[in-house]
Amino acid sequence: MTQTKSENSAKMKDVADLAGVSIKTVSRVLNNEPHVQEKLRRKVREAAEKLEYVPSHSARSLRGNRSYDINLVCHNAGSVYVNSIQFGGVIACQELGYQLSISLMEDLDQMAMRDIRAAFETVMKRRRPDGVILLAPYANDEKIGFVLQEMGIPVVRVGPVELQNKGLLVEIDDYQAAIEVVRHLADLGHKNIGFIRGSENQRATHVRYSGFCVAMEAAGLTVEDALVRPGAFDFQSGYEAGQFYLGHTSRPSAVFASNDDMAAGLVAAYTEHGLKVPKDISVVGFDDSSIATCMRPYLTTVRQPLSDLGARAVRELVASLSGTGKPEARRIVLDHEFVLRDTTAPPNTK
Amino acid sequence: MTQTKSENSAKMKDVADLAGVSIKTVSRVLNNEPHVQEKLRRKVREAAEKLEYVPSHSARSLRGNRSYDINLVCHNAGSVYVNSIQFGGVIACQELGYQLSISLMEDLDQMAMRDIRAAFETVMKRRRPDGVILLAPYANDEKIGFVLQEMGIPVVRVGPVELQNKGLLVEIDDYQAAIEVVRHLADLGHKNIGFIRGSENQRATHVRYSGFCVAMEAAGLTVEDALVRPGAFDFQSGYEAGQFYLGHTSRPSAVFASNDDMAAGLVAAYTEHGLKVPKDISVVGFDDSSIATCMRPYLTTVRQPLSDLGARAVRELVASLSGTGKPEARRIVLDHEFVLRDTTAPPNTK
DNA sequence: TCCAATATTGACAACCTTGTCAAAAATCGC
DNA sequence: GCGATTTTTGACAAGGTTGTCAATATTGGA
Repeated sequence: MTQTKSENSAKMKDVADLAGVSIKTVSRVLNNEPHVQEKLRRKVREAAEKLEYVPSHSARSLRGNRSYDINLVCHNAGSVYVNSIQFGGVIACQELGYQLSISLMEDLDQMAMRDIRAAFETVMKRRRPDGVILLAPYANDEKIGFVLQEMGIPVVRVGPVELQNKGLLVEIDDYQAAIEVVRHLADLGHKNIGFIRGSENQRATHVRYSGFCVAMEAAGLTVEDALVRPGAFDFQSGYEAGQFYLGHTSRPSAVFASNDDMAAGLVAAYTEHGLKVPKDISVVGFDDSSIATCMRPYLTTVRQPLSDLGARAVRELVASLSGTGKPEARRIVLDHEFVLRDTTAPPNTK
Repeated sequence: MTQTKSENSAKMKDVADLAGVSIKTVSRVLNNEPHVQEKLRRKVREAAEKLEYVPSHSARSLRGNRSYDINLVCHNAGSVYVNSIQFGGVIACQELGYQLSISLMEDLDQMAMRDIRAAFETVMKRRRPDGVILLAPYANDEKIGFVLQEMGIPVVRVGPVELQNKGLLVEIDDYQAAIEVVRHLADLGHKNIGFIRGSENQRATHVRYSGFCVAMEAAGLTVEDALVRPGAFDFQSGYEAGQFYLGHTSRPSAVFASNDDMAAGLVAAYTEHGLKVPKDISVVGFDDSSIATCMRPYLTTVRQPLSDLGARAVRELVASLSGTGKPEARRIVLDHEFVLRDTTAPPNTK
């Protein structure tokens, strides 16, 4: 009755024998293929259930030439941004019977075409993923897209991308979000608004900046180039931007940092200098990552549904796999949310 | 000369043909098996190189009954702790030709044996990993260990564990580290030292606490029960502990928070209350996670080499796989480091 | 120099699934 | 009711690798 060894899991053959059919029929039932009598279907299902049959992953992928793997390609695994997206991706994969693996690729965007190809071939060939998720800064890289296309691996990109109509894309409307941020600050009465850029190789930096500029103009304000500071999406660069503002003759009354870490760095610099946020400066971040509520005062920011982006990316990718083969171009935009907390206030009119 | 299609990657057969040997010989060379002439070895290697041969993962695992997968089982993917370990794990896997996958298991420690078994069977059977990395709070769970052992899946645990001599274990010496922290505070002249516990289901909480108690006694100090606060390894619980201390009649002059997030929360509570760290209170954290240098003042803490722990766990696990089959019990202790920064100072003697 | 022992090599099966194609059964039209 | 069509089913091969075992080449000893 019971199994003799917990080691030996049932094969298709065993299910077939128990159900009194051929293994091919079992295969058909388990893959929901047509052309099987309802009666046999039930029988097979019962047998499979009884034997706790689980298909062999390796046999399947060997024969079917699919790996049931989705590969997440990113530069800096370990960052909150990447991890949140990954989190959603893992969940979605788990649901769909896929597995999410992670490839760390170093400075791919600096490399020549042939080296990129080599890098991918090494990592991808071993266990060729059925699809790849490209995160910033690689999502926007043409060469990488080309190599992957050449290798015939379907791709979904996450985050803003220049290359429009280039397959699947999942993102939020960074442009619109930036506009909302500026509008909020302008509504509070701020005129002198600074901006901290993110990494220059990430498209989000440019999109948010152009939203910033457009909204400034719409509000009848001018963008002071001196108040636009470089950054790298990390605490340190926000801190440095803060120090710059503190030493600058005409300080901004508000700053839009293009992510939360930089906003936190900026606040740290001001606080350390004995100034108060939002009394002495209003600050808005971007992402609503954990630091936004682990700092004081709580950070006003834009919530980006990172894990949803990851989950959606996986789902769209997997859905596209069973499609006709032609990867249709699709752009999915998830909702962001302006989160008003405590780092913004009307300008200090002395 | 060049390949006709980038699609068709070379198989063992192709390498064998080019080298003028049988595929079995190719297999032997590529797996570093003995009994092949040096001359043929070279020939085969050259042929493989030329054809850019990469072994088929699925064929290998089908035949060899191995998946080349290491599964990381954790509760809360997304936490810095988990992500750092994972990061090291991914790197090590990449080097070794393995792949790291992640399983999110919810509240496994609350479940009955049979449900745990069911949970693992669902996730593990599909693509049975060659080994599993167990992180807190699951590393210390007997039931989980038993289920995995029953399934015949080798395990490596990361972090402090009660179950000694139960297979592979990679950790730092939490006990000793806690002692060093207390010694530092005692040396500064602190007498009234508080402690913030972490999650009660994590062994680290208890080990660090007992190190704390022992070192207190060794320094001739008494542990004031009222100053030992509960926590959950997150910012919020540290913040709450801070609020408690602030409202308490005899405030501690120093606090050892059992991780950085809680230390940061504590500092936030004090700062918000208009007090200064370390003037009004000395604080030490644990982990040296990113928040330690993203807060002001910089946090004195204990560096735990998380990504090294992850990498080492993978390496030991993989090494043990090719062993005799008997998983030997081994305990690997990596070095921690006391990191002196700016949140500790002699007590404020008014 | 020849036989025994050893080292090297290769043919073939096996791993478990799915695709192909043909056989068998059921259905339909007249 | 019978042949033609459609539906259902199964036998067999294939996918790329590694283990088994037999065949062959090499070495050593007498």
